[in-house]
Amino acid sequence: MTRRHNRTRGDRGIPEATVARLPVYLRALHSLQERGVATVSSEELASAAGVNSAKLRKDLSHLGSYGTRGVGYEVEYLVYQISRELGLTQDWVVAIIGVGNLGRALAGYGGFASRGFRVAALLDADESLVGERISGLAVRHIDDLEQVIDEHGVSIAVIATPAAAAQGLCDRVVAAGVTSVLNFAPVVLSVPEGVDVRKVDLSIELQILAFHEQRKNGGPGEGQGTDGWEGNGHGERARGDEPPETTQYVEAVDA
Amino acid sequence: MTRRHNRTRGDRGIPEATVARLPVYLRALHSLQERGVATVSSEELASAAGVNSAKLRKDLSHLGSYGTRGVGYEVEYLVYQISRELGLTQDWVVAIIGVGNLGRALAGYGGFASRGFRVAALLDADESLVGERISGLAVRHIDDLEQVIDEHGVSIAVIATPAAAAQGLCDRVVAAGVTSVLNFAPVVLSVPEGVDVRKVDLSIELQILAFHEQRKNGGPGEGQGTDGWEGNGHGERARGDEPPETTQYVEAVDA
DNA sequence: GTGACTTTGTGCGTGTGTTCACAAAGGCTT
DNA sequence: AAGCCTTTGTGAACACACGCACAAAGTCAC
Repeated sequence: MTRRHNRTRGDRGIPEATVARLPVYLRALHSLQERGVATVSSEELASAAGVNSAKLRKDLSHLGSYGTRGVGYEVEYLVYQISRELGLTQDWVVAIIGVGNLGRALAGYGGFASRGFRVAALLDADESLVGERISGLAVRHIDDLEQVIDEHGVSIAVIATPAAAAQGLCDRVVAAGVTSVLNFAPVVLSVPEGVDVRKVDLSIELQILAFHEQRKNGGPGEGQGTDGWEGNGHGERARGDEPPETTQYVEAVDA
Repeated sequence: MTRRHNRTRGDRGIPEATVARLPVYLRALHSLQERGVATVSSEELASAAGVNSAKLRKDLSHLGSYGTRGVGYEVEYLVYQISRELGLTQDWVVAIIGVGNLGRALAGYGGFASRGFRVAALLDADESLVGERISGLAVRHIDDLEQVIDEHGVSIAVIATPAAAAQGLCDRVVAAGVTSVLNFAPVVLSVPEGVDVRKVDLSIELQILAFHEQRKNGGPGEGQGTDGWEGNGHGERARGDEPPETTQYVEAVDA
């Protein structure tokens, strides 16, 4: 209905799934480059990137025909082509909003600067943090958000605040003209059409691991007999049973 | 070929894509629960989780038939069922390896404790950090890794070290019996069959954003004329051109 | 108890992604 | 220059995921 994003298949023919893998290839290529390797076969590169070689070839074929049959791909050349396709040949100005533990970690993360991402500003709502220098950058107050975005020409905002503050700040950065947001807060951000949001959620990944871990051990429900939930109204349900009456099963902090 | 994981469709019928969304639903449900909501329709919950309502219903139907037609889903009951399916009704013991900026952020992250994940140990190779208390936990030396895993019955290892150290440490935790690894280091970890690895890469997400951002502005290549790479050997290529001679286009730090 | 209304659960068509397998293409050797 | 060998690029089959649209199932009002 209203506001479907529906941008599978990127923008111009490159499938979304491929785009998501290009950075992985790029990293593998950098690593090869450091070791002085000049040429790789799809088989080698695929293995370094942890994917199937046919998939790798098809992915690369979306960028153009950059390999040499019988030989492979020239590392340096491919690095450039992927970088260019991803937009890493130009600089992107990033602002990090929220300078808690995570914000600090991000500010100091080498992987940003090395890929054409320039962290130009750190912002926080806590007055006592304003002015503090972190990774060589003075923290600005969140009240200056719009001004800072404008000043530095920020094009990507990284939200590393508590969940409760995230949507409001997101609205503000979008209103200020930012069209790409990387969200670390555990909430679903809603944004207008044309704005991209990507989400990184630390605890979701753990939960997925827990699911598989549970399956490795024994089925769900963890064992003996019916597990809790003394059937207060729910007659016959499909699978599994239910927890003890009034308990709060998980504490629910994130909001 | 050898060692294909190929576990689409989880373990027992629940599609991987569904598993990945369950934590999102769970979060939305917790938020509703806090607001005292007792019942939700698929439409409401879907909107809170940022997905299509048909998809939500299909996802939930994989767990069993937990809704009431004409009414919706009972929040508390659904919270329990999803928690149980994900394995959050039992406690998972987590060790965080690497206590740099990121490791600290993770150690203090509320989203873990609140979901049945108990951070039982922090480890680092830096002698000067050993003994320091972070979020109420004393840092142990990485030499004690195996002992710590055994002591606490660690079942999930979080790797938050530099890339160079990651594979070696991964091998060690796997040898010590851990079968689930959450990797923040920018490398592809290789593990034996039966071990699950999930990867969180901060810079990959940014690169994907950059790709889309570039598309919004103007095509790739950033503009006027042919962009660099003075055709040193590459005659006629498919798309786009190439960068200036001997330059290192991106600095390549992560290894 | 009956009927109108709401909302679930799902069958089905469509599109996306993955993998196999092979022809086309290039290099290298003789 | 001819033929062999390697590796790419892709056609085609398959598997998975998504979302529409609707029948089945239940509630609520009267």
